[in-house]
Amino acid sequence: MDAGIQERLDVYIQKKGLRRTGQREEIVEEVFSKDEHFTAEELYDRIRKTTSGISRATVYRTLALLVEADLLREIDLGDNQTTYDPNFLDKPAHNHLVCIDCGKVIEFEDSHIELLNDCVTRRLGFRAVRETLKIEATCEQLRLKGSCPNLLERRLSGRRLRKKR
Amino acid sequence: MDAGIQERLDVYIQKKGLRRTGQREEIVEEVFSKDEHFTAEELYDRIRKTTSGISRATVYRTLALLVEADLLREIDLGDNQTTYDPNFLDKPAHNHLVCIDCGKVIEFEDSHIELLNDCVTRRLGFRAVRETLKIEATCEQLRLKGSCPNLLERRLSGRRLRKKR
DNA sequence: GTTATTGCAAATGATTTGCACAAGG
DNA sequence: CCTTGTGCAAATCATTTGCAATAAC
Repeated sequence: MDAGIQERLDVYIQKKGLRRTGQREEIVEEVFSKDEHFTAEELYDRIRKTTSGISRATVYRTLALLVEADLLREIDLGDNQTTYDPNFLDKPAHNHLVCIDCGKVIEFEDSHIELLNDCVTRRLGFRAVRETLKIEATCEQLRLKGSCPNLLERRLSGRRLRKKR
Repeated sequence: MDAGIQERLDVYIQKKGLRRTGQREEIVEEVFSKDEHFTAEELYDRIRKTTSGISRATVYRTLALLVEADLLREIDLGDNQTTYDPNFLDKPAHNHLVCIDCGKVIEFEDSHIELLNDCVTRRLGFRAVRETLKIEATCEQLRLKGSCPNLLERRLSGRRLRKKR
C-alpha cells in the first residue's frame, strides 16, 4: 500500500477537526491493501477475520469518510449495493468494463475518452468534475466457444448475486 | 406517447407466454406519457392519483418487465434508488450530465463518444452491449454569479434528497 | 475536560416475496 | 380450466442512526 494514504487522510482529518483513531487506521490499511473492488459488507468480513474486530457501523462511517476525503470512490456495478474502488489514487480517470458473460470487471484508461467527454461537457456550458463510464460488454473470445460457467445464473438474475449476512 | 410501445410490449409478452393486463397497459401509458425520469415510488404516486389504483408491487414488477423487454432503462443518479429513463427508445445512445449545483439532469447525444467507446471496447477484446456515461459537472454560467438556490443542501448531503412515503 | 468516535441494536427505506384470490387465453 | 398476474402485508437487505460508553486531543 502507498504509505502516503494514512498521511493524506490525516491532512483531511486535521482540516475538519476530526480525530485519528485506531479503527480508521486499520480500515485504511485494509482498504488499500489490495487493488480489488469491494462492498462495505465484504470489507467488514475481511476486517472481522482480524483479531481486533471493528463494528459494522464504523466500517460504513469510515468508508463514507474516505469517499468524502476523495481517497476512495463509489462505483455502481448494478447490483444494488455500493461498490468501492480504491484505485482512483493511482489511476484518477479510469473507467470500467463489465463482462456480461462472467461478471468480471476490467479497469481501463483512455485519455481520448476523457478529452472528448470534457470537450462535450464544455460545449454544454459545464465544467466536468467527475466522469463515470461503465461499458457492459460480451467477450469476443468466448463468443464462439460458448461462454463462462457463471454465465447462466447471472443472465437469469440480470445482476451480480447477493450474499447473505 | 409513441403508439407503438404497447405493441412492442405485446410482442415481448407473446414471445414469453405472458399476459396482457389492464394494469400493464396503464403503467406503460403513464411511463411513456412524459419524457421525465422517475423512480418506482414516484410512478406509483402518479398512478395512485388515477381512479384505478394499482398496487406498489405491480408497479415494481411491471417496471422490471419493461426493463427486461428493453423498452425502459434503469439509470443511477447516485441517490440510492433506481431511476427509470423512458427516453432510450427515441435516443438509444444518449448520456447524462448531472449538474452538481442544482441537481438538474441533462440528456445529450454525441456520436463521437459512442464511436470512441466502441473502439476502445473492441481493442480490449469485447463487444459493447450497453454504455453508461454519467458526467457530474458544475455550471459555468453560475460559477461567477454564485449558484443555484438548492446548492447548499445538495452539497451537504452529497446526493439527491430522499422523499418519505 | 470537551468533543468526536465507537459499538450496539433498533430504525429506515427501497425493493422483493409468499400466498390467496382474480383474471387472461 | 390452467396458469400467470395482482394485491396485500410481511420479509429482506443494505445502510443509517440514536444513544450510552470510550477515547482523542
